[in-house]
Amino acid sequence: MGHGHHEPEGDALMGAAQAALEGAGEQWTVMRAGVFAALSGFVKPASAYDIAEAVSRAEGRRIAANSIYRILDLFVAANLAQRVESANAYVVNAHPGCRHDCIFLVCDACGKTTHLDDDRLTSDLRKTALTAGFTPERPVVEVRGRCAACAG
Amino acid sequence: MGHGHHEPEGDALMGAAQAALEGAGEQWTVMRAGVFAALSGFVKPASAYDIAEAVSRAEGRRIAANSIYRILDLFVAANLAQRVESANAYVVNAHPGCRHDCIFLVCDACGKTTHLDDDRLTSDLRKTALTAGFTPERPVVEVRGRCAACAG
DNA sequence: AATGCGGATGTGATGTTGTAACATTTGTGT
DNA sequence: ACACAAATGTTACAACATCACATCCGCATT
Repeated sequence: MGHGHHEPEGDALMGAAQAALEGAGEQWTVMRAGVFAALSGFVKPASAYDIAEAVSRAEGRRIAANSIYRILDLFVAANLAQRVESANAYVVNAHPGCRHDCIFLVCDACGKTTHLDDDRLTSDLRKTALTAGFTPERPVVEVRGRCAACAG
Repeated sequence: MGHGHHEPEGDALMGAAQAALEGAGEQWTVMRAGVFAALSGFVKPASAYDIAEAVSRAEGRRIAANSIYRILDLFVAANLAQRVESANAYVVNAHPGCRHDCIFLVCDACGKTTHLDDDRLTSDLRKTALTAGFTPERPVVEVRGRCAACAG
């Protein structure tokens, strides 16, 4: 894992998410819990509409994409979720507690997306930006290609 | 510049683009020249719809986004243009002749986007992906933040 | 010049992603 | 219970992207 802590799952992850969100001064509502649960249920990055569908099914009533976007924006700001720019989709952050510039490996064949942290690489990128007179806020580092299972 | 050759502009760039496209076995048509000219005319990344509007104005008739997308896809494949994933937009490649994994610095305030090449950094990224058992095809490296003019 | 072929473009429809504006409900502190 | 702020519902729409199929154009062959 190389990361110094294990990956919370299920209830533990949910609890960590709640703690992180409340720590950021935001409310942990039923709706937000539902969205987080739905997002956690996806293996691949999920679009806001995918999530809207999943939450709608879970709640037995129609939830508009709109509401999902609001909550996803909040989650991303609070580091509970991350956006995969090249896929217009979102993934849960398994470590809501710690912030990294993250790296996504996105399989073009099956969609599976894995998350790496490599602070040396990303800080290098930030330094490079600074050298060019640019103030980096949010690096977007994604690699499109083939996962091990699909590369054969 | 640190890159070993100067940046072609205007007609020179257009000529280089034509050469690159024809070198890839594709035709350099009037329409494609028009799209390339329109794209070159933008300082900031342009969406397909921005380009459609510009080409429509230049030609005095309506050009549908559809046609623009087709040509942009071709340009990207032939390395005449690049897509900025985090902006859903496109920029011309000032060096149609040479391929690099490229790095974009995108200003969140003014939209200005500058293009860097840093082969050490991107090959490092590719290596990191390989180490994770992933076969990299197309790295997406973009940094959102503030350009020198907007950082003040 | 006529024919036929393939690549390029035109056209309309539609799917997907993302926001805006405003009404209503819910949560929290008093 | 009350009042206020935050959260969510609802509708509409804007922006981004693709599909299917018709048409046109350049070019080689006859």
